[in-house]
Amino acid sequence: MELNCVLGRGPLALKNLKRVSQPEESKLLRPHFVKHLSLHHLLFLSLSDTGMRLLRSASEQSKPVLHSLKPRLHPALHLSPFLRPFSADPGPGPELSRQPNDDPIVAQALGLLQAPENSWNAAELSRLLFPSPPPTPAHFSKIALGLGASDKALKFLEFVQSNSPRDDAPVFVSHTFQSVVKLASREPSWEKALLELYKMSRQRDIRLTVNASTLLVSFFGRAGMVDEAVSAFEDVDRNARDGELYELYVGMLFRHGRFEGALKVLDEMLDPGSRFAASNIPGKIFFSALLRRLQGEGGSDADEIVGFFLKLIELGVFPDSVTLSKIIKNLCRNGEIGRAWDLVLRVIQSGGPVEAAPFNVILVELGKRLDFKRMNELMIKMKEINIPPDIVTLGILINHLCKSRRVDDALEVFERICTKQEEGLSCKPDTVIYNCLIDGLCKDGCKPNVITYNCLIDGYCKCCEIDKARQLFDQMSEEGVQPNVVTVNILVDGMCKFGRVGHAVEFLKEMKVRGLSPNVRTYTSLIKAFCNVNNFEKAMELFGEMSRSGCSPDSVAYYTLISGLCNAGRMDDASSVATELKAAGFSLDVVCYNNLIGGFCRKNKLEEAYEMLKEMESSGVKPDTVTYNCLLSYFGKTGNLTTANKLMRQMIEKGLVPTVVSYGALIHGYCLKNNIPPNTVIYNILIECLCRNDKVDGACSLMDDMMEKGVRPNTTTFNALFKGLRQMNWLKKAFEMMDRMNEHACKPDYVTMEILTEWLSAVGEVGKLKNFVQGYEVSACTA
DNA sequence: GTAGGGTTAG
Repeated sequence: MELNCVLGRGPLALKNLKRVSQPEESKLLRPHFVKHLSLHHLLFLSLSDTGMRLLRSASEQSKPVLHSLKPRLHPALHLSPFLRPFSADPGPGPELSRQPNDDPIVAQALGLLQAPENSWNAAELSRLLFPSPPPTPAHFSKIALGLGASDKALKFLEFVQSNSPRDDAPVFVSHTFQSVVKLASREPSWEKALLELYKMSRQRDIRLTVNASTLLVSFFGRAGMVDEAVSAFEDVDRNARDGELYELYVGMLFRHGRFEGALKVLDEMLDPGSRFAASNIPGKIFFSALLRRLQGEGGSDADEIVGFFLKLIELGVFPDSVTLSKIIKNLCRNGEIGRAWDLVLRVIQSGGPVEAAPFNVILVELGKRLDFKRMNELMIKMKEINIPPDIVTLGILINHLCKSRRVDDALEVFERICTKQEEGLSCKPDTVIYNCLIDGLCKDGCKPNVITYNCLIDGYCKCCEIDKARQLFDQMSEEGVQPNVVTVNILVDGMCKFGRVGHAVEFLKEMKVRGLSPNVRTYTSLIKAFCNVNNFEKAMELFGEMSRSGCSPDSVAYYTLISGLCNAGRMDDASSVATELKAAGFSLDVVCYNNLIGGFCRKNKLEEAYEMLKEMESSGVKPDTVTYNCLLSYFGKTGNLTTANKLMRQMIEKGLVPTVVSYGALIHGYCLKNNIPPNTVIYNILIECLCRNDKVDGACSLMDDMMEKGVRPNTTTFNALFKGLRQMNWLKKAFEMMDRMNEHACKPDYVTMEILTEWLSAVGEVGKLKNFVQGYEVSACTA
């Protein structure tokens, strides 16, 4: 389950967290929950004491999980000891300090080899290195590498070559040599050293390992010793060559313009006998090398590159959409639109996969050249060859229509996207499209005013793009549109909700200097934010400041403070603010009363809760379901079933409909009274009944509830839910439940399959069903 | 005429 279910999202998270009791904390600490912490949660958690306590103990309990979160954590948490990197004592080389050698043979050998080279204990070394059965070749490369310097490793190589029994010698020598090369490549005069080592390997008939060859190809390539690189590549048996070697080698050949050589490698890789022939590896290697060359690495000669490209296509090796787009973009950048267009056509003609992306690149280029005629032709062509436009294609179209003052046509395209969306088809208008349209409409003669900007800024805030909102704020001033207090409020509130209370306060200060004074709404946003971070001193202070600065609090301002205090359990403060509220001539509404009653109940102050209830009724505010639920929860939790039942009857008599929460409270009570922990069967009964009465929403939240309480759902639970969801046709929720079922390794039975098969095939979602079933095959294997 | 703040119960 997601942490969201427990904590709520964003600002709500902290509010809920404040209520978390000690035993519940431990539940939250399970790595599972920590894994789901979003940046948002982390920010909010790190703002309060409870949050920091949670995070700190989480970091002690679930090291690996938090390790992966490291870059996102609050700075204070970086001090946590286990987050420190491996000790950085200066070892023999980076390889070793990263990967301490705990292999006894390697350690002992290195111990023996520490003696000066002329006094190595040859007998003991031989006993260690050449027993029967012998150590692995990898031991030899590790030992040589552990020596830290190429000259030392070379002496060791000589030792191995002259002492190793005849049969094993070549392999051991090769692996030792590989490490000598590696060490030499890190030393200052590597060019000369590697060349000499390579010559030596040929003289002494040392066969190159793939790793040695890869290193040599890479470094010779870097030093411009192309012929040596070619020969180091060819020294390795073709069946032993791996993807990495090919990739480096091909890249090197292209960089040095060796197209002939590259073609030879291509033939080799595509040979039916090669293990790469049927894979996408040759395509990946060659296209990315071509692309790098096209991007100017080693100078670019489009003819030869395009020629090679066409050759690949002829052979049935195709680039993926992203690579093709990049290639097209590069050709366009060099003014070769015609060539780019031909290339796309050739891929299509040869049966390669082509999506909208490469077309979009060409469309953008044509647009830059104002070549609308060819843009049109291209779009017609796309339709002809059945390539559906994606959101980007439509964005380009709308943008150009707007720019050519054809805003009405642009709006028509927009309409079409929206209605297609309703028909359940692919794409939905995105920010870019809205931006283009807004821009078009603005330039169409109606200038944006402060309200237009406010709407946009608010929009950005509401989707958490505070930085964009701030940019727009700066932009409006530049365009000569003066922000007003509403603009300030939108931004202050946006920053607060994003957890940047400090920024909000700072921003407000700046605005005061500019002559924009805060009003009740500004203060209310800030008060709420401070309540959310448990800073009630500041919240109260702001409340006072507001009155003193001549802007008197309204009822919402009072409600905000009261709700914050209630959630924090500060009921005395909450009560006195409520008294002030009444003194100021306002009255409490039902939500506010519920806040207070709930707060008193959580603090076990039943008398005060009843006082509130009495006051509420006498002032003509009718208790609602939530009011009753607050009380029911209290009696449920304290096991007072008689009163709970009485209350339940009363609420029904008053015409109120009990909810999942009400029943939950009663069940809580029954279980407590009889010492029965709630179990799967009880939940199943309830879930099934709720679904049968079309209260599927309630059933789903009961499911959340059981997960929260650590009661495992079983197949019956899911079956009941799927039945309910099918009745409502809530596909998305059903997919969610299918995932959950998978996660819980809860096996579907014939009932599950019957419901899902019938439903999902009716709505054309057989793919999801297939995935669902596959999930079980996989988990069955791993289990 | 169009924009901004508090929503409670398990």
